[in-house]
Amino acid sequence: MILPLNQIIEGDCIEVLSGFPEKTIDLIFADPPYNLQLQNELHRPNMTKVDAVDDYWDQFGSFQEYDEFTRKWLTACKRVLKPTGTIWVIGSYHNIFRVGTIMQDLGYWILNDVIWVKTNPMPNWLGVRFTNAHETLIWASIGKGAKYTFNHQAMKGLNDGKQMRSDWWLLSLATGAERVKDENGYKAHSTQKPEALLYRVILSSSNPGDIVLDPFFGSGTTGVVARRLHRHWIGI
Amino acid sequence: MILPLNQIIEGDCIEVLSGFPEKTIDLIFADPPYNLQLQNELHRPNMTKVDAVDDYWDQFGSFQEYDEFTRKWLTACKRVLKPTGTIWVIGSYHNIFRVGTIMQDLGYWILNDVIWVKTNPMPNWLGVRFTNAHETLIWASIGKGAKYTFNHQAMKGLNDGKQMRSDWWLLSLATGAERVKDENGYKAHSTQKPEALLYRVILSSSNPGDIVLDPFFGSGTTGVVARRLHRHWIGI
DNA sequence: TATAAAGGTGAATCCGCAC
DNA sequence: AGTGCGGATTCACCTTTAT
Repeated sequence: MILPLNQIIEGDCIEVLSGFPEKTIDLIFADPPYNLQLQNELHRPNMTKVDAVDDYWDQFGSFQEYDEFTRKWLTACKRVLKPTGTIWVIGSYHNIFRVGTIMQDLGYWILNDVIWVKTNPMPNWLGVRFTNAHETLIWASIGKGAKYTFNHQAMKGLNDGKQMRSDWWLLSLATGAERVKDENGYKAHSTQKPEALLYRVILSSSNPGDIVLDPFFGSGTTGVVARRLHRHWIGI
Repeated sequence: MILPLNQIIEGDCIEVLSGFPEKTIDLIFADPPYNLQLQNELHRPNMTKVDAVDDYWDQFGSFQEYDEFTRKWLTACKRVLKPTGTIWVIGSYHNIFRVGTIMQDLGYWILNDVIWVKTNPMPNWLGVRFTNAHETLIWASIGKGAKYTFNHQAMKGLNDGKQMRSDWWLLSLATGAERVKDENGYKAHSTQKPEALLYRVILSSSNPGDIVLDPFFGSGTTGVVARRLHRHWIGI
């Protein structure tokens, strides 16, 4: 099979990936669903809705089901990654601990956990918790001792000449022209990630000409930024 | 058994806790071993050696062994917590995902994950990763729907009158007069936490007169801050 | 005494090749 | 796989010493 570059493939990511040749992808950026029940809807709930739905994990069914789903797609990703490839996964406290544990269990070697600190988060209106002002990204290679790409100098250039830290201060939402809207003017994806986030992800851990895979391709930010940075991309 | 307040109990925390009466603790702050799995010595560019954490208590043979240990002490903690009690656990990417997963599996209900962003972290000398500039805290109640204490106004007071966020910008370590040292002037404990961190933890989620338990009592920061805030404390 | 310069150090999964 | 070595690599804060 020849990889279909720079296009979107419709379908379940686990099935689609099973048709890919192994060891061909340089970089994966994954924004998995928090909730299996809503997985097949057009959009997933944003964090506000998740917090409001206090039956979150009940809807979900069980941790076991989510873990099984997570293990499957992470396994599929590991198969298609090059030996030098790395993967980024983003999540919140609802799911990121389970994702991280499974990644370690599957042999992924965590290189960093990066905190996306939101400069303009949604307040916690009831004042019963701390304002949820961040999301967590895990960056990992396929195993201990594996080589990987890290463009240290490029990252320094984005941080006043000092080495980039694991906390990234970025706007919380894609806004304005960056925001993808449908024909009615409504936002098409409630969990759209800002381009600045993908810019750092792709620039730091891949090189021009590399293949970037997004198994949970939402609004297409990954493709937009990959193209701008002269990387090939595949969205599922 | 009458709880031994405001003192340190020597011994293994799991064993000690088994002797405690159940449902008596208001707040737990736990700083468990991180399972760093450091391989080699690390040197700065000027060839001086970094004094790393290589304490015996941080040695685990496998994830499985670490998980088992974690499940045991978290279970013991859950037994002694009041129905309105909450627990804080701090860790890094080496262990926090496993801790979070096990907490969810045991029925703890995560209220927040809080990021301690360090103002002065140790750099990544070789420039092969992002500077590890934060640690993660998980704050949880004993179960879904459980009542708990959150001093919203007090937290606003520490944040210029605005809602306290889930990212805390604090100094990276206890230094100077705050750092506990032995008679030779050497650091008494390798992982002492700053008082400002414990101040926020204890102030936010307990009330004067409450009992604060630290099952991995190291240098005693928890006791110092608890006393200052007029809480009882127990260190193991 | 005040200011400046120099030195020390921190929970870190920190290289890559040849032999 | 274990060892040796060439070479590229650092941030913020605190303490001590020097001017």
